Amino acid sequence: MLTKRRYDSEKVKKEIMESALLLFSQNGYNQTSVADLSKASGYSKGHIYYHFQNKEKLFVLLARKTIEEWHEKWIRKAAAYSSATEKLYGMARHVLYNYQTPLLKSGQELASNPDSSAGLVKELYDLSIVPKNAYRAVLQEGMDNGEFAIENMDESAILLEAWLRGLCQLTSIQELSELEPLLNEAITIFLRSISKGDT
Amino acid sequence: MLTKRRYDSEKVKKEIMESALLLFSQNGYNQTSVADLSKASGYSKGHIYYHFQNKEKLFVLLARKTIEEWHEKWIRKAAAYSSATEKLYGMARHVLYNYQTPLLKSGQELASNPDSSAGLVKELYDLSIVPKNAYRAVLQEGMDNGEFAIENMDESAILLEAWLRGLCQLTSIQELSELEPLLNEAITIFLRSISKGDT
DNA sequence: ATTAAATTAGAACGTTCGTTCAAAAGTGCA
DNA sequence: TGCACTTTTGAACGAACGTTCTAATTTAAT
Repeated sequence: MLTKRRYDSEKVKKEIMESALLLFSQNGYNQTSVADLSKASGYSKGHIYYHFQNKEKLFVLLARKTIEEWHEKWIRKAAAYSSATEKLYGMARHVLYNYQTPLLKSGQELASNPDSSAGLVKELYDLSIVPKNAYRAVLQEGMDNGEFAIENMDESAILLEAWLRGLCQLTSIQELSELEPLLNEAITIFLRSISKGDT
Repeated sequence: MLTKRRYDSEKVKKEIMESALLLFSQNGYNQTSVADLSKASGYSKGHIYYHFQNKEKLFVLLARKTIEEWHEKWIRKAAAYSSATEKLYGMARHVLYNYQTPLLKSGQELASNPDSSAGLVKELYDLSIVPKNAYRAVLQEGMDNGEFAIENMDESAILLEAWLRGLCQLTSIQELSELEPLLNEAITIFLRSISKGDT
């Protein structure tokens, strides 16, 4: 039994967050005004400030939530794969369909603003670490397994991350699913460079 | 003998363009105000509008100029390499040091603005085509040479472009030169997938 | 020296933005 | 019903933005 709520404030808050996530993802941080957030959610501008300290805090909240959910979902999903090799393919798909690349690109936009506080920049930077660590964990597992032979773990993780990110940012692609074969091909090529038995 | 110029308007125009290029590259389109351009160039806001129609036109002018110079420079440089394989390594370096990734990321920012005119979007899109075509030309040359065996040319060009772009956008890197070994490694891995004799 | 054109500056305009505020409306309990 | 509290609104603010305008200054030719 939930504690009885007199108002459905939490529900409203979630509604605002959902429509805000959509707008930020589609149009970026700077190109999404609080008035836009108001119109899209159906609540007044003032009301948005009742629930959130300001636009920046709302964005960071959404970004963190997105990354955390992405990561948790991945942890759950990863258990189903029986090899590190399979995990890499699965990770690529997971990035494609869950990572919200456009939202996090907006984060870079914010972080690169000279007026942004150091704390904000740090917070956004921490978020960008999450996927790299996830890649590295899979690579490490493959090393421990004996599936992979990786000389420079850092380098490999970065190469992998950059490739997937670059692919997810392609402007010429309309449907995410069009990207899937490209991601698969990238993983296949990348795997060839770290598979045991390679020089 | 040049035609005698009564005013050095052209020189001033170039000064403004140079400092504008710097600012747009560092801070992005939206986060660079005309006031900033004025301050950095040392000329008044009004004067900027004497030389350029508006902020958007100035930006597009700079973006086109940047890409065109990048391409011309590459064409000249490419002649010096004797194989398509070497050309790929050279191209990676050329992208790294001449492509002005941050500036063209700003272009995406502009293009994704819902208020941007169709003409503007088209113009910016055309710019994004340039590097892909350059990659493809090298891949094609390698095919004609017999150096490469590529099944899907489009796919390969996209994979290559995405990887290089992703690497050039890494936020964790301070000095461009730190990226060079990563780019080289990426090319090496990529080459292995298209070298003749591979499956 | 006068004049017309080119160049430059800086104030001003109309918008839009993020944010604040005072008040209204809704809600559940006494 | 009355009351204290939460929720919601919408007007208003000051700052910043891109742009325009007027006027001052400089230049080169008469």
